[in-house]
Amino acid sequence: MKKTSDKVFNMKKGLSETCNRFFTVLGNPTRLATLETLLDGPKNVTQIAETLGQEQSMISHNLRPLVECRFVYVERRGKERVYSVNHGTVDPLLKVVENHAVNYCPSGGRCLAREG
Amino acid sequence: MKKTSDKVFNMKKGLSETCNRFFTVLGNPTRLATLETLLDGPKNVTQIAETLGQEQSMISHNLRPLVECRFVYVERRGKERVYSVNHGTVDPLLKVVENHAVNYCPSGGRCLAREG
DNA sequence: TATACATATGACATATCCATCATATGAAGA
DNA sequence: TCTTCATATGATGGATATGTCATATGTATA
Repeated sequence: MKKTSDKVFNMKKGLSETCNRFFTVLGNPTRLATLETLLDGPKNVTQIAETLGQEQSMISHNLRPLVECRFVYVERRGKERVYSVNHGTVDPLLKVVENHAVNYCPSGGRCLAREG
Repeated sequence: MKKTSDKVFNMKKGLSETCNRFFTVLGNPTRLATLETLLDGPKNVTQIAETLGQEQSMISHNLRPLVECRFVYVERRGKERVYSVNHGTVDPLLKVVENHAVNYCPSGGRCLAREG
């Protein structure tokens, strides 16, 4: 299989790559749950893991792309690392999604199967 | 490996699922390129395929989730199917991404490798 | 320094995603 | 109906992503 990402689409290269990484990082249930947990307030890795009932290692793995793409910030505090949401991006982003869901995803968040 | 999507995260179920599907569909270079092509105006499948230099079958496959999630609309016109962007969602969405990229992705759309 | 706590990293198995090929459906005109 | 054009669908191999386990790094305190 050819790597599609190597192909030159008729799309501004930067925007294309940024969007793809942007959405790919967000398109994962663990990372989305992590994000929403952090919307309640800053937490360290252990607290996130406890809140979600997941392993610390898994949360740590998933935090990396979130931090790299600046969806969340990190701050060292002693031996802890406190993560917090980048509200400047995440808040308006979730607003767009929610608005879309209200208009187009009537059955409890599932996309419509049939076209109209 | 357990299916994480089956687990109950501490997240509103609907929002979690909607977001995941939403971003998963968008996190793909072919679908993003398709979306951007359609931003220039409505096109049928053949035109999209030609514009992107990709096979008709591939475009058709990738259009399906875009339509299902209502990122694009379809309209029958004779034997063609004309696809167009849902500007209500896509425009504000891309604005958020662009704004984020301007602030946090200095090196041509690539996310930063190091945390700050 | 030794220990404990907090977090990150590496390797690996597998589940998921995706482009491709072949084929089917559908619509319009001869 | 037969042919042609436009599009969709199904199957499949293979790349990618992801969770898990084991382990390493790092930080503070005794």
